[in-house]
Amino acid sequence: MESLSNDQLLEELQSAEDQITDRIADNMETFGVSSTVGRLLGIIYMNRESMTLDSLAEETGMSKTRMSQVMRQMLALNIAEKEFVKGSRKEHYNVESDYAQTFISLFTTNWKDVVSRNMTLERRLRERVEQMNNAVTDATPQEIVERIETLSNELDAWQAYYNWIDRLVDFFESGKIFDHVPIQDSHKEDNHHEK
Amino acid sequence: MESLSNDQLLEELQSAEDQITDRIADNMETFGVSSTVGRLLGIIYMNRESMTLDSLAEETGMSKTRMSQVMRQMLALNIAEKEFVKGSRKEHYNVESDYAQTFISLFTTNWKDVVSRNMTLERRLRERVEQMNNAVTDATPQEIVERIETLSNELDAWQAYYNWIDRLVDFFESGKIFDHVPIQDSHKEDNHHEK
DNA sequence: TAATCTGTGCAATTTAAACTTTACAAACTT
DNA sequence: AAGTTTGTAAAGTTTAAATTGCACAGATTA
Repeated sequence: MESLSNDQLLEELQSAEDQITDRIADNMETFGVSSTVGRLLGIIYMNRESMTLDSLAEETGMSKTRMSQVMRQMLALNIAEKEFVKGSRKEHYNVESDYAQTFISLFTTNWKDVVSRNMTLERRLRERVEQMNNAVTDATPQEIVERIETLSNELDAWQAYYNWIDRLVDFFESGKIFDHVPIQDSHKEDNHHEK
Repeated sequence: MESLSNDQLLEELQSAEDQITDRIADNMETFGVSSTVGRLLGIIYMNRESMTLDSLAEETGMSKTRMSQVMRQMLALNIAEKEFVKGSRKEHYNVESDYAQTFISLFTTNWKDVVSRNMTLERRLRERVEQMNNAVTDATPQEIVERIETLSNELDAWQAYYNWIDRLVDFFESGKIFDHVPIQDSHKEDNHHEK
């Protein structure tokens, strides 16, 4: 009982594709980035061809400046790249077409950043703890000595944690994660759930 | 050459502890939550004892209402819990003291949400694709048929991805991750880097 | 019952993030 | 050289998020 005209089909297609893009944009917020980052990712991805700032601006209805800002952010996040297109003066942007790879890029980029910031702080704090320890004498109140000790232990836990994250990032980046949580081909052998 | 008085030591301690709290708050933004969530986490954690809305408000200088809002969010994220304290009418909140466990809670809570939202959308879109396919006749332009096919493939990729995330969440939640990326005791055998 | 305490719904305000407009530099074209 | 095109810096505006103040409900105590 086919009831859809060609025009209706095209509309349906467009609507379905838009919904996918919207959802990609939405999900991206879980990574702590603006939904516009996700939206551009979705648009370029669904476009299946690299896009320029102008075409993105047109597609989103946003300003070119904003497109520029967002694409820069996406480059920094390693989820987009410039692509040279012969004969065109504009810059063309493309995105990783593998969902899981995009996940990994975002995950590792974000956490690498965190790890590096924290290692720096840890180092500085260790030095300060050492100085405090040097300042301790027999006359120093027990309470203070204990707090220094506690702080020092805290730094150990701190270090263990960020070291763990560091190795976790590597676990993802190296692809080892796929050995233990493989991507399953969704060529599901048609276990259709129609009753 | 100890040059610090007890008062100075106390100041140093406070300052160091504050910096740790600040950094915890900062890092929390990587999970896409407000930094105040991180700040409260840090404060309660460093306090090493459960805290009330009033003590949190005092510590942060923020309103009690906001404390209430944030704690509710933290409960939803599974990174804090109420703790009954005999003889006190107030509600006491505590946080997980294991960094890695907190990481896992946030990671899994966030992504479970995403997965569930997406599975719903995928199901709906599959139905629509099926309807589109039913509407296709010999007269339907090739271009449309191809786009439907592409969309259908897209849904397969989509499903494979969210299924992967689902298993990934489980990999973390079940603790299997620690079998492959163990937390290393930071009792580093003193490879002191003092030259 | 009245008085106090505690947490939170709700509207209002403040602050920060997202986004736009304008302007301009660099690269390219003619 | 003068004129385009392209991307982005800087400052301004808008929108959304974070935060507060007030008020009130439910629970507790007197």
